[in-house]
Amino acid sequence: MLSERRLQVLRAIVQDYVGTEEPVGSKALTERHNLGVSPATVRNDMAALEDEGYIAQPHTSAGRIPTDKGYRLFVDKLAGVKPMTAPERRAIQNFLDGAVDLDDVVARTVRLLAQLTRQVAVVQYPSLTRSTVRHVELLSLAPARLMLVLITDTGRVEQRMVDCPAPFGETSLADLRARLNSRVAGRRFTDVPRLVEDLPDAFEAEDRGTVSTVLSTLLETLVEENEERLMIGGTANLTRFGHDFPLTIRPVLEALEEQVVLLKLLGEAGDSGMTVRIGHENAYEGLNSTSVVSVGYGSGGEAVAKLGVVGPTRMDYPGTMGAVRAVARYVGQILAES
Amino acid sequence: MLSERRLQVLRAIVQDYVGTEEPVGSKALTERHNLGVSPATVRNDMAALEDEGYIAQPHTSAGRIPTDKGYRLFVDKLAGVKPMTAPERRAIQNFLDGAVDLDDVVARTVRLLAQLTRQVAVVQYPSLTRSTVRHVELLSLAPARLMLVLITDTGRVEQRMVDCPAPFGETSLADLRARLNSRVAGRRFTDVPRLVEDLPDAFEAEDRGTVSTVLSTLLETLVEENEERLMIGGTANLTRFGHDFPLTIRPVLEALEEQVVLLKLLGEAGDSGMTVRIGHENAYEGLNSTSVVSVGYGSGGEAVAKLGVVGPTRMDYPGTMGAVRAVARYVGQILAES
DNA sequence: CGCTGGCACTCGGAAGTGAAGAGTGCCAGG
DNA sequence: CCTGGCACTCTTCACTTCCGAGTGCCAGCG
Repeated sequence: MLSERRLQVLRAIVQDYVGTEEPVGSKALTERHNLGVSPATVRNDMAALEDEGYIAQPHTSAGRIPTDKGYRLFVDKLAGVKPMTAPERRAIQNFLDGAVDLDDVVARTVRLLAQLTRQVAVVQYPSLTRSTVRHVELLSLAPARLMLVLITDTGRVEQRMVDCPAPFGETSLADLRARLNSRVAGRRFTDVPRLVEDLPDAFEAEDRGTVSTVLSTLLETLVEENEERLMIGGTANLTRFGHDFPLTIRPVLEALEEQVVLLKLLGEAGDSGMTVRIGHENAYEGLNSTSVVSVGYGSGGEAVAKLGVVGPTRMDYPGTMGAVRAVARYVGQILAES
Repeated sequence: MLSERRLQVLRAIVQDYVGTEEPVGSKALTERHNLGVSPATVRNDMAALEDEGYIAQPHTSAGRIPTDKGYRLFVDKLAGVKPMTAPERRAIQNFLDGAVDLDDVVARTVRLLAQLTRQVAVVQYPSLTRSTVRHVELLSLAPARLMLVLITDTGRVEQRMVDCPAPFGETSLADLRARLNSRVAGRRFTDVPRLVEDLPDAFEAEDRGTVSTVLSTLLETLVEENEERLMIGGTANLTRFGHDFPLTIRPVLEALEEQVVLLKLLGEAGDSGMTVRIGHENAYEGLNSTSVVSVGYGSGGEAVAKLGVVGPTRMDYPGTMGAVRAVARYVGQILAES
């Protein structure tokens, strides 16, 4: 177990390194933080911290920089979450309040997060899995062609074309529309398959084919849309990454373009509370020198999606976590209102 | 006027520089292209080209690199558009054919363009301005709350909430829905305002407020959505930009995040045919060292939106133009089918 | 036993040097 | 008008040197 002072030294190293981006030496440490001991003592502590794997030196005769393990300890034990100031909170709320629709909410959230944290922001669209159906609409576009529109409680709208095996009359259409809505409106997406199972039985033989087609399209939509969408922003912040650009930045940009990777990344994060994945804790190799701070957000008590930021492992964790948490909270409120 | 050979020299310089990314000297030129003259002669030609502003040298005793003006001449006079090979065309078609909805079409197009050109791809969603209305749907969510859904011929769907000033009965709703559709279905968005102008007159006094509200929401949607959306991809290709990263890449990433900038960029490009904007020809300062190749695409003969790529001025223009043109063509086809 | 000051040592980075090589401009001759 | 030759310019790279930050260790002190 590390002594209290050694933890303080580690904290100081992380803070200084995050601030200066340069390896920090024993002398500088004692000057900038009043630890009450001499550089020599700090050196001993540093040696111990290095033995334990919390810090490392890039080369002999350079200062120390925190390792992933060091950041982990810092995040878990040494640092809290820095709350947003009142003006900041007001600004967040104002900014988000102006949103006109779901796309806009997400877009604004991304911008906001990127600006607040000065890092890359990732916001997942509210998932359909945990959403409920607000309304299903069927429109007749041509005698044997329908459009299926699905509206969720989070304001998301999905549409699909349906080619019917046989012409489908307006009466049947109205009937189907009514029955469908009475069964699924207000229900969770996951319950829908069960709820519509026997629906074709209520129709005349000639219409059953079409009804089945419509239903299977509906179910497909649910499944497909579980491959959820997300929006990213603030990539320009990557340029502040480090000095050794091309090599670091490239895999990150590639990862950000692979929605699958990002979704997996967010998916792996814990369902409740904030998750911080540091460096090699990220499964995806390209993100081995980045940290991901993510948290679920939702309209009610329950999280419907996640958002977060991706930045260098050398990031201001307390500040970033504070911003992420605050934004998630306000987005949740906005969604609840709309 | 430049002699035929000098033009050839310019062409050779552009080609070599694009290939090697290094200033090209007189000797290398004569070796790699059989110009039939000696290096000394080429040097004279180069001096002339430099006087005219088509090429420049980074420092004395370095080779020459094309200037924006040089690229312009190259694009206008010296290079054609390199057509895609048959296998490439098949690949494009196959890739796009798998798309399930409009979002998917756009997403695939972006990926494809980025991959083909190895540059940053930008694809604008089909604009509402030139589209026609396929259907307008009204759903009653609560006694005094409606949802307005607008479906375009390009498959795009927009929805808006409408808070009614007074409760609105199902009969009136059906009436409004029918009247609205009979007037605007199949019509261009720009014609809609005129077509619905006198619609409230057809309703009872008590419903007129609601009808007006619905109509103004509809018109708002048309206007708002003219601030069109777009999707970008292939930003990882920016890392191949040059050696002097941070400074070059940063403003580009920033520009790409500013949809307004991009839309303006695409908007300024000519309406028909392919447009190439080279370096400083781009109004936006951050893109002064990039070229933008863009072209309109559309389901019919008419362009409904644009797509293109953003890359370093030192790009393979014939190849890029070929890819952009081919992709635009096939996307148009896909849209026409759906 | 832990802290401290001192000291020798290491090593990376900056600065300076010199040689090599690419490329140029110009000129005289074909 | 083209060509070969030549002197000149500058960048690049490898090499060396030097400086200083930072370390580890040790002996002494409270």
